[in-house]
Amino acid sequence: MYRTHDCNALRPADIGKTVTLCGWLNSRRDHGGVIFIDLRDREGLTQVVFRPEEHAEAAAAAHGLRGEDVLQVSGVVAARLPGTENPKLATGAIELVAGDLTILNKADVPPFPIDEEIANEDLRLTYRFLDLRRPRMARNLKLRHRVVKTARDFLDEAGYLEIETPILSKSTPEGARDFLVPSRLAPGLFYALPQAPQQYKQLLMVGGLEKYFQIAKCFRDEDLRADRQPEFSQIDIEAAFITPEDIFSLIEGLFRRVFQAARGIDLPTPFPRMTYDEAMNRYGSDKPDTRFAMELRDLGDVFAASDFKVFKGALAGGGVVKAINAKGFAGVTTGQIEELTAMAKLHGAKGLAFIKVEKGEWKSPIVKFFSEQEKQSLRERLGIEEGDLILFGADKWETVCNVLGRIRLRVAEIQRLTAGMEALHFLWVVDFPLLAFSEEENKWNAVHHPFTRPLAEDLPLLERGEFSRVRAQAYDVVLNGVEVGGGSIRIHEQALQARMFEVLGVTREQQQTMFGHLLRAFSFGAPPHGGVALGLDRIIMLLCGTENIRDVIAFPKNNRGMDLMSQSPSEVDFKQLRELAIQVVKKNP
RNA sequence: GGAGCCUUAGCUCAAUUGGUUAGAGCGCCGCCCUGUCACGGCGGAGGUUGCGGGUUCGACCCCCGUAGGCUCCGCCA
Repeated sequence: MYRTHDCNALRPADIGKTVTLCGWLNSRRDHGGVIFIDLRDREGLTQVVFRPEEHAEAAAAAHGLRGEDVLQVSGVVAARLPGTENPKLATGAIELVAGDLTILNKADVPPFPIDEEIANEDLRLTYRFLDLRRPRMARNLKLRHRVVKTARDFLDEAGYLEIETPILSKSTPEGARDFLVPSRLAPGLFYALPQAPQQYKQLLMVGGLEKYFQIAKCFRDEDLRADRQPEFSQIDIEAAFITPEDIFSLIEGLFRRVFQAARGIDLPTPFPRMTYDEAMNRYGSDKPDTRFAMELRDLGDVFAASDFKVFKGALAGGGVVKAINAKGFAGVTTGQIEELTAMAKLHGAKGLAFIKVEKGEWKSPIVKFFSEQEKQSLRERLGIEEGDLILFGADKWETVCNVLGRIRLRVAEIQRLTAGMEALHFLWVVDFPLLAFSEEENKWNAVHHPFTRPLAEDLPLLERGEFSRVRAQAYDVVLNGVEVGGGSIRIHEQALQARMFEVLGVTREQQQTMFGHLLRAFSFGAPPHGGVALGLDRIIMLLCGTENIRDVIAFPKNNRGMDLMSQSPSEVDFKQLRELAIQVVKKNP
């Protein structure tokens, strides 16, 4: 047996016991005679004292110890001398008086300090095995374990079966770019890594398993972000004979249990609900951050007969005029206005009109076009007061909502409205549109995915071809402006699914080659079913209070999808390629 | 594919308007030190300022290019 306790276990009650600890040397304070070391394992720190007059051999050996050496120390637990207790340590009232010291392994000098935060993430990722020794990373991974374990227990108690689905699966045309895996046995053919276990979980429902879940690894070959990795995890859930209401309460219960276990937080349920239209109209986003107001206000009626051509023109063309009131932001700098204007233009607006309310005066390039009546209405509608900054959007509805929604978030960031805020604003966004028209491809695409069920009352709209008005039985769960999950009730009838593919421009032949198995399954008595997928990494990020997904994954990829520690991806031997019938075309240098 | 910021000792950062030998703290190495916990004291090593080119009497500093990192847009059903 290597040890009797961990390094966070010993307390005054253990004084007098003979114990053995193992761990890494966190720090050494060598006084020439007496020597102190802090021994670290994943649970914490314990001070070990070497006294030459009591155990000369161990003390002599302790002089040669260096940071990160791996040690085994035996001795007697003692109270610290009065006045030398360390209240910063959980074990600070006691120390281990070393009798025996075994050096299990010497360590080279680490390339960066283990006991403090460093900024160089490149280096941290290259030496990830050292980075993981840092208490913050250990804490994040422990919390991740707690979340996953709690979710498994909760879903098990609710009657859900954890079932694995294939990693080697089939490429599908919709959605993200696939990672491909060449087949050796069928040269020239490829598996795809799953973007999500979507079809498999629906087929499990056809298979009569009724309630399924999985902590599913998903793969998407798209560019990375601070909150996006090419491989990530979902808590994937699907059930037969289930309504959206059932799913909402299941997921609310799951979040309650997880937040209780991970952070001791008692979440209020049920979560508020908001339709997609309302979210867009009030917050300019389908994942609204409701921790602060600054809501979008519609001004169509105010400017219906305006002399200001930009607003009147937008309204006449079927568009909208909206504004947000950035309370207390009249002190905005010229540079910030330029930044916000550039942001507005980047997302399709022609410009960004504004009013600064300073010293009782409305400072603005456009206010001269407004009548007294219009100014009065504005004042009331937006609650305008001294020190406010009003920002306008006038264009198509989608453009105005999107632009003002992004500006709202940027202004909140500049004003630090949510800095240090502990609030947890969960909400469901419901009644998403089923379809969205892509100008680029000149076709209709599924907003959620092609298996999403239209709202029953909107089926006639689908038949009449009024695609933009068809709503889906789809829902997202949003926390503090972050989409942490989403799902839908699925189509379970062959005919309706075929009709959806038709609308999406998938030919009958394509339907058969790509989705034939699913359509066939639906013809053999598929039960009504639906589900949801929760973004595990993002949930852990919010629980850990980090903005960086790499902080909650043991071995993540960097910005360019590379693992700096193992140097992957890497070149492979030409024999491997030959077996796979693959020829690499190298870019000219 | 595009944009912004960044790159100086092992780490975190300085370096005056372009000026002569590029500094500090931590870490590291050596010596000393018997109650520290950011231990302390003395001494020491450590740099092609990412790389390449240019301007200049002179470049860490200015210009061009390039590589790498991070963040964002596009992309992510």
